[in-house]
Amino acid sequence: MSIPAARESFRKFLVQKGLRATNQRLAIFDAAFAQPEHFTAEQLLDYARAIDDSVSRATVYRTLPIMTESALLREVDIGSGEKFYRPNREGSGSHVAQVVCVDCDRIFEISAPFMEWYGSTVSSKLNLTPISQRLQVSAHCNVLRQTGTCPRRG
Amino acid sequence: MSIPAARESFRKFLVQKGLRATNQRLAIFDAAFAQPEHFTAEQLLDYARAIDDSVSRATVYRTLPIMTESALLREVDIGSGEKFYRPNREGSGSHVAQVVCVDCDRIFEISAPFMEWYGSTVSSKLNLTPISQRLQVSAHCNVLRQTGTCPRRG
DNA sequence: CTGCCTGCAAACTCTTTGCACGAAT
DNA sequence: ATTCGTGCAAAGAGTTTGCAGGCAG
Repeated sequence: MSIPAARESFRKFLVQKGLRATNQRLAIFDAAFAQPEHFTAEQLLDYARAIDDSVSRATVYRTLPIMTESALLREVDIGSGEKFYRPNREGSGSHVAQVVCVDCDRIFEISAPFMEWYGSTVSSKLNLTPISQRLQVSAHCNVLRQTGTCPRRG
Repeated sequence: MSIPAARESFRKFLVQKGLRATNQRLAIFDAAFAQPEHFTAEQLLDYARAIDDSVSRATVYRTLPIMTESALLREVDIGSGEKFYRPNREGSGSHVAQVVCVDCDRIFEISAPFMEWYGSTVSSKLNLTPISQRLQVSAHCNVLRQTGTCPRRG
């Protein structure tokens, strides 16, 4: 999905929810969709302020759940105190695992199709209906161990 | 593993690491292993104080990572602000998924053996060596939806 | 004895919230 | 005009840390 198209989706989502398409919300959206990698709320604040310097931290935190609910943004919690986010340019993204390299702190994503099947196992064993699934892998960098330097670290 | 045996394992772990087996650490350990369910750091503080009222919050927070490292305790992060812990009475516990019911806030655990196999996929695709894997499922209670009451909620 | 461990309380990080002003519809 | 959204700053939750004194080895 192109950025202007995604932006239009977001605007429609806001209207449909009875919310207003303010400059700040759109600036935050644009900032989020300009990111190639995962980012934190604080980073998003910086990026958004570069577009519209009236954006405040509070509005970023108030807009993040809206974007997440619209499914245009995905929340990635790696259990590190702060949450990460990334634009969801493809489809649902619900069958993706996060792989966190503890050496370079980078977050990779890799498909994990069996997670879909796993949901039915949960349903039948516990009588629960799955809403979302998160598979998260912590890992060491092989290159770092072999050569002493992580290629992704400075 | 019986509680006294687990306690002895913990004591040995401390000695081996050059750490001291203080009354507080052992009280915290005993409190943790007396729990049938997941618990938070704050709850553990209460439980430990019932055993030894000199235990402080700081020591609980300082002891939790030690117990986690010893693999006698497992950390369960469901992305809710606070972390949960549970005694690891069985084996490694690395191939277990957490299922969190958003209706009753209960945490279930269910085996997910394919996670072991998944590690090798990660290795080959990203050149990373997996350290740990966590699969977490959020779910709704079917009984609540059908009958209007969650059997596990008051 | 020696130095790790402890309790206390303050600090810290990330996130949320109350309030009065401002802007979208 | 109305009403929702905003920035600011303070509050909040959970966790970490500096320090002076205490206890295990």
